[in-house]
Amino acid sequence: MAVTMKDVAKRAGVAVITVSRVITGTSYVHGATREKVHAAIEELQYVPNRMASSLRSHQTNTLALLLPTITQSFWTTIARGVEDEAESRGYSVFFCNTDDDPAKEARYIEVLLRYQVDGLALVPTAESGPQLQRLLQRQMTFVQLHRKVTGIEADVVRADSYGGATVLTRQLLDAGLRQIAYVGGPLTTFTGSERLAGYKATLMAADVAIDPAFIKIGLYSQQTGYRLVRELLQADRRPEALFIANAQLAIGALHALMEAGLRLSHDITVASYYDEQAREDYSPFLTTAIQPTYEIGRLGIRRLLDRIAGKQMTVEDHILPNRIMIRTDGHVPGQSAFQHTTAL
Amino acid sequence: MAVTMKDVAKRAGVAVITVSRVITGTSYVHGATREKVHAAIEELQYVPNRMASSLRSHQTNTLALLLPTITQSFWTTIARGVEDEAESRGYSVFFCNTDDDPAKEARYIEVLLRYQVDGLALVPTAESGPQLQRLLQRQMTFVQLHRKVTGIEADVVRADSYGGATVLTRQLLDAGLRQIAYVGGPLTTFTGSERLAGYKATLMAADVAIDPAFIKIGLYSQQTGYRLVRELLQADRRPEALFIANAQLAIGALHALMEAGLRLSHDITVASYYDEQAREDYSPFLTTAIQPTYEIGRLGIRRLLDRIAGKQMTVEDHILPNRIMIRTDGHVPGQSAFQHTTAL
DNA sequence: TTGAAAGCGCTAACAA
DNA sequence: TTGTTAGCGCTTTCAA
Repeated sequence: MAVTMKDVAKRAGVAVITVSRVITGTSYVHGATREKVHAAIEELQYVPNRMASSLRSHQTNTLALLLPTITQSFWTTIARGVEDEAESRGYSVFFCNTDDDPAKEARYIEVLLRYQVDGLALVPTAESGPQLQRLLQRQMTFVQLHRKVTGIEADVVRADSYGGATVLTRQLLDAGLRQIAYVGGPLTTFTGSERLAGYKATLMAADVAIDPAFIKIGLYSQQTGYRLVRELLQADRRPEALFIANAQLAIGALHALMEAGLRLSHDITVASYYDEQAREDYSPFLTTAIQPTYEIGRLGIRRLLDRIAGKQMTVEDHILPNRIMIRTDGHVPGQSAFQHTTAL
Repeated sequence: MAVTMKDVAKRAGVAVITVSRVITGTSYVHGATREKVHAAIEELQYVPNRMASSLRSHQTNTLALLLPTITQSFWTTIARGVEDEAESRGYSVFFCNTDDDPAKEARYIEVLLRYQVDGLALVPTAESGPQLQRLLQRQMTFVQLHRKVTGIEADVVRADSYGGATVLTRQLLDAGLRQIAYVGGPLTTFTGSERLAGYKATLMAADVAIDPAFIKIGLYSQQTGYRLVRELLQADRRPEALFIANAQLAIGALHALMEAGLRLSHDITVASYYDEQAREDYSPFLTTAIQPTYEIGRLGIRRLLDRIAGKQMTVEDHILPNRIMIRTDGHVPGQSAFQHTTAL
């Protein structure tokens, strides 16, 4: 069997509890005693058993993150923020892909409860209400990231979708453009409805009529972006600008524009939501909004751990601003934007 | 305090061990008794405590995956394969970002040992030898993914870098091209050296001279790809084709080519390693090699869990073939490749 | 500053 | 088919 605290205690000539105190630092131990214990640990290559300590102390130093999928950089950057913050505070994290499937989410939550995780961060689906209620009943500490389920009394950390849409739309207006089409996600999604609302409100505030033919909605995917932009280009009246409300849609849109031989910022101007990676990537748009995904993860876990640590705080809905990148190279198409973007 | 097995047992009017047997299914329990226990579990909303059962049974049903970073789709797709396979077999996974830093890797391994994980899958760094030796000493089951540390007696699952480079280079030769430049990663990396070797061997086999000026090496990054391809284009003799050995390099290379106004498959032909996501993305290259990242994760965990389950097997170095995509649209540049690629 | 005793919630081993 | 007993490895509680 593996080396236990008892073995260390015997070797160091002290009681088991003394070894425990040296390891956890919960109470003072005489310098010389501490030395002896450390020496014994080293000699025996002792590794403390967290199952045992957790069972006794009711604390696992473990968190879980449930998100739609770990294969898209958007979610993954949130995950990275979560991990970095958790690690810096001595917590380990279980990552779980829900695929936006409430049943899968429920199964994971059951498993995670068994593992006695100290807290949970999750990107809920539209049907997560009952699960979250269950967590509240069990007094499990948790935080919602990126999306919120209405009526759930728990922290939310997310980006300002409405505000981001406002800024992007205004940039196009300021560039003198009026025929601005919208390409965005389903209105059943939080971001889909908020971004469309921001787009509409900005146009209205500028006394620009909203043309239903210029509003294209579809699932968040490259294929959809490709299809919707083709539809816009094949219509009788072509827009002179596009507001694309999602990075996946934007990639598909780019293909459609390239295929049509249109030069960006020349034949057509695009403002778009884009990915965190756009920072190191080439962003071909006039204006780009990047969501603070990493910060969503970090701040979410910071609040979660503060709560776990017993800090008193009110339930809050944190809305973080987007990072807005504006091209300053005078709209010259075909030129690298590596050095030509600036933050707003 | 939380509901325990004892509470369930009392409510159901049976012994604690009977409840345990119902939950774990380790031995037969009479139908009626089982019913009573299930009813009690339901009434009390009982959730078993894994800390307790793991402490007693010496099994946590937990694995860990250590990889360089979770923010790049290459690693992330491995992670997804790992998760799917683990989940399907009732295991949960800790994901850890090592940032290719051996010290960070060592810290994580220490933590994971404390958590009594049943097994470990990792992408080792070049300096992971001592850590892996330590794992072997402790008899911790583990598997190396994507990279291998020589002299470590443990399973490896990886892609065929040499073979992939061979196929891509041969495609360019078959297209009648001879001036083929190589853009790849450091020779200190496993993939860097193997892919260059594959490129060289293929040229030699075709009696094409290897021109040192056509071999460009740098770190795996978009910036490097951009810089190296610019260097190639600005030289006196321009290559007529490029073999790009990594997806990051390829993205940077594309920017350099666009900036120079070169049309792919027309002014210059490119064969490249690319990402898993290229399947749903647009791949602009004549030939694209995609590593079986998801399968690396799945197979790795399959072997790991088989070992944990006590299955006898020899230590193996699994080398999986790459997926090769070839454009069949007659090299027409500017046209969408959505429907124009085929698998080899 | 150190220790003894008890027990966290569960399952292995043995028994009936 | 069900139960009793012991104990996994640690920390809490109380005591010195």
